[in-house]
Amino acid sequence: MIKAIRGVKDILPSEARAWQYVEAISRKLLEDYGFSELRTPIFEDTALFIRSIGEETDIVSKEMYTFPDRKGHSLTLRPEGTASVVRAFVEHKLYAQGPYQKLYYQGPMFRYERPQAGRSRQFHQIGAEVFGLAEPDIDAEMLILLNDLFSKLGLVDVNILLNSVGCPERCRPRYKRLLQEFLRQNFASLCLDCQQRCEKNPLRVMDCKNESCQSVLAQAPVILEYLCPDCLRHHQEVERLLKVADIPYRINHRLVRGLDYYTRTAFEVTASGLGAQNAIAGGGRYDRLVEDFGGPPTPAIGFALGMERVILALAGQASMPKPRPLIYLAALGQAARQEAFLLIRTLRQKGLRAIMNYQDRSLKTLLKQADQMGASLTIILGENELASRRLLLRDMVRSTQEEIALDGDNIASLLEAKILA
RNA sequence: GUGAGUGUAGCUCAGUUUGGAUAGAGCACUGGAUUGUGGCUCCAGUGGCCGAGGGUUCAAGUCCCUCCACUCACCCCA
Repeated sequence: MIKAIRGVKDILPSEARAWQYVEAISRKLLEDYGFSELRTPIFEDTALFIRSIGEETDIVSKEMYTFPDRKGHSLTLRPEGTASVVRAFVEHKLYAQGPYQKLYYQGPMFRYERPQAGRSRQFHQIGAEVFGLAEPDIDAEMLILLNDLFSKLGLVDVNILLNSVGCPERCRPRYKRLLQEFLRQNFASLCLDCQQRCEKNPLRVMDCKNESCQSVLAQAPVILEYLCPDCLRHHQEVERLLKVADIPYRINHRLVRGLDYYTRTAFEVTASGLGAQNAIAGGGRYDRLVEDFGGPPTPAIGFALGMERVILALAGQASMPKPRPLIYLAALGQAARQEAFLLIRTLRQKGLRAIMNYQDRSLKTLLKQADQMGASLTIILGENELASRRLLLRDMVRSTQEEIALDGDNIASLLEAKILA
């Protein structure tokens, strides 16, 4: 038997409703906040991801689905969305379209990782990016948007974590050196991984789960105390606006993000009940990336949320909207089926959700099928009904039924009324 | 890439410790009790390369080896 390949999943009909729900609510809210959708290809020139995400990052060094096409060009299935959006923004000169741009995207991403709870090789993100605004107001707005989204979805138990990673021009290098200095002094207490990180990427020590490393970090210098005046002012203003908007958040000094391009504001949203991977959204500011890709200097900020994780966190929490009531048309015998075949078309044209039997079965079986299919109303059309041009309308919940005239338009409006009742 | 756990019916799982005859249960499915009235109840039935391959043995679901898959965790991220 051929099976779906490792780390990818079918979204079965029983799960698809939750997906549609999250997608619909997100889309609506993003549009309300003035975002427009941008759809980019799911594969790109490999160089795009290497240059934007960073050569040394885990994503680029070991997680990308990279392959040569038939002419030998190196292509990569996108591991995240921001790179493509930036590429499209520059390529189509969207910066010339207005004072600023608000874009969102949605779709599958690919990373070659060992699957575990809340992590798969193909996963789905909804992301939003704003180009052309350096003001802290938009940073705060992005967090407010996330807060609104999760509360609209009915997700309780979410935490917004906030930090600043400074700027690559001034504060970050300085802080990095300080941290490195500190880590070296405590080198012996660090785990093997972190001893290596200490040289390669000291910031990464921050989110090590090793107890010993964490206790060392408790004494480590805090980046917020070493921000340059501009970055500090920016950060303080973001905080002030969040407080004014009454958005609950927590400063997390350990929050450093795994992609190289972030500047200043970095954030993450976590939820409970997800296993070890508890981040449902993450993002931050990336003020240099557009310029790096040949666009004009353009400040930008964005986030992405993980569909699978949001849905996982939502399981049992939110009240999904119920599907529209289903009508089952049970026809007994060849002649009745013929009649039903035409009648059901009328019902559908009137906008009703209806199915029928295509096989000759006993009424008992048909009612059972109606029940299994979740019908709330069943229309019974047999030889007797056909002869008298009437049919039976059975309420599957109350187990009551009545006789009505066999007339498509009439039936449709009657059903409509019943469903609304 | 590393570590741990699990693979038996469509699903959830017994049976593996200590090898032994036609491999079980619940749920689901099909039929009947009930001629054209679903859910509840009762009765009957269908359904298994016991993850794959190799080995030990008179005998393997059970013991040994190899591989594969799934799950969780690490690394890291959404």
